[in-house]
Amino acid sequence: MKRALPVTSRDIARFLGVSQSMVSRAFDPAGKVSPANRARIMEAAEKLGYRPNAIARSLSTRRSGIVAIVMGGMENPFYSEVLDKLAAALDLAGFRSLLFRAPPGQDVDGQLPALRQYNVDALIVASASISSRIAEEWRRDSRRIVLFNRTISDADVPSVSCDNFGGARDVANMLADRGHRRVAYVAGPRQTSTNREREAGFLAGLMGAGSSLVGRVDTASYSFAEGFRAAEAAIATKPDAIFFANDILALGGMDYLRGTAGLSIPRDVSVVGFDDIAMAAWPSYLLTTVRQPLDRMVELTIASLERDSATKEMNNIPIEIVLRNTIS
Amino acid sequence: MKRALPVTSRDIARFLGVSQSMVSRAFDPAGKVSPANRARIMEAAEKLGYRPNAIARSLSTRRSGIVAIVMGGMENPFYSEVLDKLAAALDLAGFRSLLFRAPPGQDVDGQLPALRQYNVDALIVASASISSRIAEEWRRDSRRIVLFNRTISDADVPSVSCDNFGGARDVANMLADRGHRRVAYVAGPRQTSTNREREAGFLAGLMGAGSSLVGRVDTASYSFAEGFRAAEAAIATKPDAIFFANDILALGGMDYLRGTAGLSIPRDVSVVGFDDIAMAAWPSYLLTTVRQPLDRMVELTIASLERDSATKEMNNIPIEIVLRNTIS
DNA sequence: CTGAAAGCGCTAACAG
DNA sequence: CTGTTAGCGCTTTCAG
Repeated sequence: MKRALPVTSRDIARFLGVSQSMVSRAFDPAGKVSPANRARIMEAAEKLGYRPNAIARSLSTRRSGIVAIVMGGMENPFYSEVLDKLAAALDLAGFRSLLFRAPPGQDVDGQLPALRQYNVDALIVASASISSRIAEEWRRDSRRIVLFNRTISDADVPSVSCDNFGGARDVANMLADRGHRRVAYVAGPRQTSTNREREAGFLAGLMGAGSSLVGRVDTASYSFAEGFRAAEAAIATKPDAIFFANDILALGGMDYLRGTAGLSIPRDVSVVGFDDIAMAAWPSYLLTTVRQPLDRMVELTIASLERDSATKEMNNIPIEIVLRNTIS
Repeated sequence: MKRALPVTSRDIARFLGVSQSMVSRAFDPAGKVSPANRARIMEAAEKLGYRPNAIARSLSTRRSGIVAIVMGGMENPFYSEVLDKLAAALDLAGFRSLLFRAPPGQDVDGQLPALRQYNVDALIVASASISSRIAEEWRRDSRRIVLFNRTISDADVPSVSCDNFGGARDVANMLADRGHRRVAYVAGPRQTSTNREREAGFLAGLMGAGSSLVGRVDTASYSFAEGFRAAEAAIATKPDAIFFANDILALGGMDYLRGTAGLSIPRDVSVVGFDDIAMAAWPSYLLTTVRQPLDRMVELTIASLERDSATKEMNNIPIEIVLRNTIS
């Protein structure tokens, strides 16, 4: 089996009797080439099946057109959606996406050197943490980076995230408005910034509304199974409402409460989640939750990569509560 | 902001007073370098923060260490799982994964030229079709390719897929054994090979068992909403069991049947799915389904990329029926 | 075992 | 506008 050598810019230059660099320019939209020549070149390229080699280009320009997405916790459906939408948007913006799985609950510092080898143009870190030192270093390298739904306190790293604090506080207020006085919180993994912010916001809201937190239970991961497990501990505190740090936990919790505990939602207890993943709207759940404006977040993420924009207003994107059937 | 120029092999060569090519060899496990020198080189590399540039290497070796995953229909949770596991396995095997989203229900032929530009070592096509002409051409280029859960009839392209036909046939038999005589089938999108095979197997099983297909309804995509919609048409044919082409359709169907139609499963009607996605095991559904041995399939896929192995026995990986609560 | 030299395919000054 | 000339950083003969 002979390996067909790929056709190069030199091949088509020779074919046309022009210089190789002219061929190169012809493929640069801003390149100085006479229209006539450009046309001939394009035609020849088409005929001979020539495509500029991205690797070679990358070697000389030090840019690759590749964006790395670092992401952990893909067992959380929210992040499947994120990945799908990010990839779609990057595609539209003319980038390729290189996918890196982050070790769950660990930082991605160890992965970064590997990324550098690929001249990756930008880095999107979603659902994974990164040390501020590394993030800054990456930036200083004048490569783009944006944290998706994560924030770093002590560094000036662009990040896109919604108003987790405000959303959770709104939940507390809504619960209070509807007469819930005894509420429990099922927390996400401690090290995640989403959990910290949501918990803080929820507590703040409770405080302001004069409600009390009767129970708080920790989980090891944002997963259905953990939500299921946590619900048992949470219900033991006799709450009239349980706020779960995210939807997948809430869904697992609902199945414990209704199935195993034989409770009725929202008659016996109300439940609220966070994210508004697809399953939250399934008729079996109809979970009341806080919607993250994913499309907008993705849009901002891409925008932030394209121009190295002001970072501050990208955080605290307003969220909205979606009222469905799990709250009385 | 000064851009820290990356340290190159030449830098470390100069630093040590050896030749650049020796440094290069030192990083080739099979390279001829005295142990002493290799040690010095590694140490210096460590100290100066040197990492071989993958792009440059790729330019000269024509291999990149990158595997492209082409995949459509990520709204089907099954494929989120597939992606997650494939990425994990590739990572372990020392590959990076470049993610391409395929236009839903369309072939990926148009994308391939773009992939070539990146010297991608191999291509995994999952949940997307590819013309046999293109697939063969890619192979002739001596790049690896494997179709995941898709088969191509007229070409000799390696593919890994489970026994969709046999699995569906088993479902038909099981249904018959349990006394179901009137069964309906909710099909997946027509152009998918998974649907064709499952439907054919199911029909074959029905035929053999002397049951009859009382209804058949088409869907436009493997999605919850389509399953929900299709269930209405399916139940109108008064079946005592409905077989859905995959789990996400079945889940949507269950919600229509129980919620909207007020039926009890499996008392009024049995339902069976295919894939065994995570949600099928959720207490709210406990769907009886056909499990695809995902881990094994992923394993075979990676193996097929590594050695250009025999292709034939990779198809028809045996499946297994998971009995849960949706069948009487 | 080690070094010199020739590329891989493309971009980017720099002259004409 | 066009051609010439250097590289980008690494791998790979080919001599020593």
